[in-house]
Amino acid sequence: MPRTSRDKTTEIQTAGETAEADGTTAPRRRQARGERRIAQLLAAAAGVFCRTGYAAASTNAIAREAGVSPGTLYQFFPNKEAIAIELGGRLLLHARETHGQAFLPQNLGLPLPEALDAVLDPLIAFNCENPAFWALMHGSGVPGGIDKEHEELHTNMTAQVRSALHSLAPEVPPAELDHIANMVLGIFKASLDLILAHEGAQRDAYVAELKTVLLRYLEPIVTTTRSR
Amino acid sequence: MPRTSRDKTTEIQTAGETAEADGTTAPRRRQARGERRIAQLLAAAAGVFCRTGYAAASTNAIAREAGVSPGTLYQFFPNKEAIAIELGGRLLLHARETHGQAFLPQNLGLPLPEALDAVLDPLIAFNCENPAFWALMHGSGVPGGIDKEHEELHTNMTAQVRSALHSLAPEVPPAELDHIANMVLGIFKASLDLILAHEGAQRDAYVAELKTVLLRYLEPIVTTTRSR
Amino acid sequence: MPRTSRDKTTEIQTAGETAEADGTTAPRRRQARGERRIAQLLAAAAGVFCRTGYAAASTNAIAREAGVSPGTLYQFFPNKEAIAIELGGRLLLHARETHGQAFLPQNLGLPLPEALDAVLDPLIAFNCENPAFWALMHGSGVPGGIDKEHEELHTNMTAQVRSALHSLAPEVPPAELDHIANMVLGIFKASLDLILAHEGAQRDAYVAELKTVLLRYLEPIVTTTRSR
Amino acid sequence: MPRTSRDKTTEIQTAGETAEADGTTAPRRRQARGERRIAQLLAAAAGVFCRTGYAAASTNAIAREAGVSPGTLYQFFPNKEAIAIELGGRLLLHARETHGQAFLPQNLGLPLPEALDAVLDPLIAFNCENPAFWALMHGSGVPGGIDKEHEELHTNMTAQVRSALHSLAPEVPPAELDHIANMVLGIFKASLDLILAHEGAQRDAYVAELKTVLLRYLEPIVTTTRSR
DNA sequence: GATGAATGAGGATTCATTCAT
DNA sequence: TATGAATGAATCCTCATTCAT
Repeated sequence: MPRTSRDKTTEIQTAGETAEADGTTAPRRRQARGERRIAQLLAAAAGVFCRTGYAAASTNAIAREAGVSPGTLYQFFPNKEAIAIELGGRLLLHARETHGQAFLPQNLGLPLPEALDAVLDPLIAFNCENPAFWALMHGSGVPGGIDKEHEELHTNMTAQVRSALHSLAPEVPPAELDHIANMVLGIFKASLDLILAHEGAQRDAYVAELKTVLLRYLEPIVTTTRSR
Repeated sequence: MPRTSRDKTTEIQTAGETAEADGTTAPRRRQARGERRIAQLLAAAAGVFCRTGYAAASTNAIAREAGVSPGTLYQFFPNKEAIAIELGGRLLLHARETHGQAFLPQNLGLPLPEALDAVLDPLIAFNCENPAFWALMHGSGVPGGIDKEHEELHTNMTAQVRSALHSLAPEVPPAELDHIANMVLGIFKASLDLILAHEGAQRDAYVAELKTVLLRYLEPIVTTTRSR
Repeated sequence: MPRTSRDKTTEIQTAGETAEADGTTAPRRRQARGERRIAQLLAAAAGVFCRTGYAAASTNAIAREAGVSPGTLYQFFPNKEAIAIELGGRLLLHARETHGQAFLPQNLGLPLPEALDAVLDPLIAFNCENPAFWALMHGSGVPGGIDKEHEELHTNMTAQVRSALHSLAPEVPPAELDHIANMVLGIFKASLDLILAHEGAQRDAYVAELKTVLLRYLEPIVTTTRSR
Repeated sequence: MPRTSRDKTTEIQTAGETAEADGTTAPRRRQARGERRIAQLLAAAAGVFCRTGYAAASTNAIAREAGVSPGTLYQFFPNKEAIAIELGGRLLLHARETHGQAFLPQNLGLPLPEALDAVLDPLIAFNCENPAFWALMHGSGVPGGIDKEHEELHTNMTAQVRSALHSLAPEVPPAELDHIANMVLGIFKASLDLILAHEGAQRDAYVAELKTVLLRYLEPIVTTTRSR
């Protein structure tokens, strides 16, 4: 990992708020092309991350997969990490857009088993369709020593889970809520590993098992609260 | 002629049983220093694996940490993988020796909550004391594409869990047992991440949470069976 | 993750025929500098191979001689062997282009002494001017255990010699022809060693000696045949 | 090739002239053991050189093959080259002892064809039985840039060939004699490659071919002289 | 003498990143 | 902008040689 230069901003200018009321079309064109390039690169990155994992993915490989030169890649991303961050961010967005209903209030109002179905099914579906998301969540394998990007993603997800739990069981004290949210997320991730590693009936079985685990884990917490 | 010998055994000669009643051929007994060095190197490897994960760990870093030259490392280990294998093996041995009682039959005969305590506590303690073990179990971050060594460890652990589950719930059909064992192991791993990432009360809380999850998950399975 | 990609093609993309009437996909045409670098690197390789032989030549030394960084070398050649292959190939091409007349039919129609002159002189001249060619033909010093590249070259040359011999002495049975061709090539190689190792009059003397040897060796074979 | 230290004497004390008139047996014992070790090591070296060539042979491999430690090897040989030198020297000695009759005057008095048989047959036989000798004569593949050892061997052999030629054709001027001797040796080496690379009938064919070449090459030289 | 551990420069190769065009 | 060449430190690993025991 040479030339790591960890001192850069590692952030992408989310392109789009630079030339709003600009009469000429040229800039917009350029942005359009840029967006396309970025999408292209991110798609390539998704593929490579999936196949090799984040750490082993090489920027050159990503550029090659995207059909551009390494120089071009670095025109849009200051470094490897930034690619992961952006990709993770977009996937998260995509997740929310497409299946974001997962954590919708109406889902959380259902009885727990149905709520779990409503929440988990789209999440699982999303992850099956976007395995890159998953590859990113794994990070370098060392819990704690992960790159910023994963932390961000992780923080985001935890927050969402916690908020969902909070609406299910509003009385649980915040500290405990943290623990539970983390556990739930951990269980979800562990199960997702198994789910993604299998297919067909096996996969379904693991999905069912995940739901069982969560149901049994959360039922007492939720029920208690609700019965009040 | 570098990079030619693809045929290495990747195994360490555990040397030590060579000098019985052998008068003529030179015995291989110069292990005093060697054994120490190996231990030293493995300790260093443990540290580095912990900090950076297996994939990112460099043999030079391990040698440096051990205070020896890279050549010395390669006098004892044919390659990076062999270090991990040996380290994993020793940790496993250590695990079995010191806390191996985890899966002892008498433990499995206890009521589930006590059984979980009896099984999990030593395992958790061991992992807290030997975090390297954990780093190794994580592999390269690519589920499925891990090196042999991790697969071996994983297979071993799964087998142990399954056999324990089998003794707790003998009636569960094998296929389901597989799923449950994998889930349990996954949950354990996910929780261990959290446990190792925290300290003091937080850590204890996660330990408790893990037990809660497993208790609630397994109780119906075990109870059903036992009540028969 | 080193030492993983054992599957490389070890071949250089001779790039150049990509930019016909292709409007959309980016053409591979940035070869100006690249082509020059390749030539530079090959020249450097030629020098190093000559001085140290193929086996002992180090890629770093080649890069240094070419005045570039090792990374640059690997931008154009996937590995050491590829350099030798490309160099050998180019030299062979050069050999055929410039002095390929060696084995021209009209030469073979001459009386043997003149034929030998016509065939050998350009070959010798070429080898004196391109001693790298020679260094490559020597391989690793282990007869039989040489890399593909050398085998290819050797096979090519043997075939050419045999075919020339066949046209000179069509009646010699194939098996014998093989032996003779191999002997001739061997004698040629042995003499070339001596020729290249000397200069001026000494060199000329060895050239003459080579011709004498071949003349006396082949005369009976050829004469017999021709007199028919 | 690190630590080459080309400044050492690179010569072995031919052990034996240190303790002649010494009353105690201990020194002689030690010498005996030493000799055995040296023989052992040289035998191992012969094997390794044959299999891998001189350049690629590692001293560690030789020590291992000899069943001793690298340190022991260096107790008898100051460096790798010295091993080759000693081995070559001994083989040469052996060659002379066992089949040294090759260049015996009475052989050289025979008519050329018989003389060639008398000279070449034992030489070929010797080389077939001691392929290591051959491996050593090949050197690093770069004519001229060879190590001392090979030069020595080569010089020795050339001298012998020249002297034989001189007795066959005493009138040839020294300069020419040099050329002829070198050519003869070159032809012999080239043929030996072919001979060693084949077996059975093929091998015999190449032996015959070698004799043909030399006969035709030398006959005019020798005859001319003799007829005087 | 013998052993085997120790050394460390060097070898091939990779890869994140920069730069000239 | 895009390109592809350029960089060079870092990676894993080898091997001639030395050293403590």
